[in-house]
Amino acid sequence: MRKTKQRDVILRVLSEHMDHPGADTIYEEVRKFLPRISLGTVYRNLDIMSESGAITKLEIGGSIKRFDPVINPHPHFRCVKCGSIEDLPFEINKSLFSDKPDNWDNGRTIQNLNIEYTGLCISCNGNSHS
Amino acid sequence: MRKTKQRDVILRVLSEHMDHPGADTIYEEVRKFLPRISLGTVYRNLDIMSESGAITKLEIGGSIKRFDPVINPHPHFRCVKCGSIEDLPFEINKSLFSDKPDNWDNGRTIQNLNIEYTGLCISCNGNSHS
DNA sequence: CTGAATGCAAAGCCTTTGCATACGG
DNA sequence: CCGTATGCAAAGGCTTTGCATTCAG
Repeated sequence: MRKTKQRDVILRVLSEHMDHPGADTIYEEVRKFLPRISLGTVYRNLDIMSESGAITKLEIGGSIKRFDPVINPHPHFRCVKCGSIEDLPFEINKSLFSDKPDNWDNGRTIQNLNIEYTGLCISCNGNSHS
Repeated sequence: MRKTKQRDVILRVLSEHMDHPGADTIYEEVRKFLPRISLGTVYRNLDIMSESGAITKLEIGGSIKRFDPVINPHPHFRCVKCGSIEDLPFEINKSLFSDKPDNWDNGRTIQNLNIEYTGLCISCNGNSHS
């Protein structure tokens, strides 16, 4: 993986975002520093970096792909109205399941557990008229 | 909500699918019974029925919208390679979180909790060459 | 040098929508 | 009858890709 200024800036911009932006948001921000960068480059680098483990591609509901500079898996809250994503400020219990058959995962490879609450965020909750 | 034969067949086809199909899969199956149905009608009815609560629109990762005839919320397993979805054969513990601030949900409306495991399903696990 | 990365634009995939027509209640 | 639902096709949003060019090592 070659070091390029595009990749650097994309990573830096993402790192400053705690709101799990999509590619287009990152693109707009990166353009302030690299006006000639293309959307394709942003998509390509987000893919490459998430595959190398440098960043996380969120596996949650919603219609766009979102990225997170935080690698450590953690639960999210998604507003069904405005689409905003928040980190949940608490941890998941280790013993998540009951009545789990011991052999269910035989033959499967379990990689990840994604936890997502949905509902209305604070600002959408207060703006039923909009 | 008017009763139409398109809606009936879509619901019937979905009810026979436990693999959480997308709109195009449902469309192909429904066409066997209603050859002149359009994809748009399938999408429209899936939306209408999920909003009325007759079926569930899955809120999980992946690039297509998937539907479930089972209304009761339950955890899923998604294969990152082939995209197949399985129901998990066990329940979620009631006390899911620890260190949860009591007032976190103040101002928010919590509607749903989505739980999704990801990994490799049985057939993809055994076919690393494909 | 040489292959990986980029910019640009076109294509792709899935989903939604406008509009005239058909049909359920 | 009236208004919802349909079929059709076009448009839309987001993402990926082909290709010539540039650039990092």
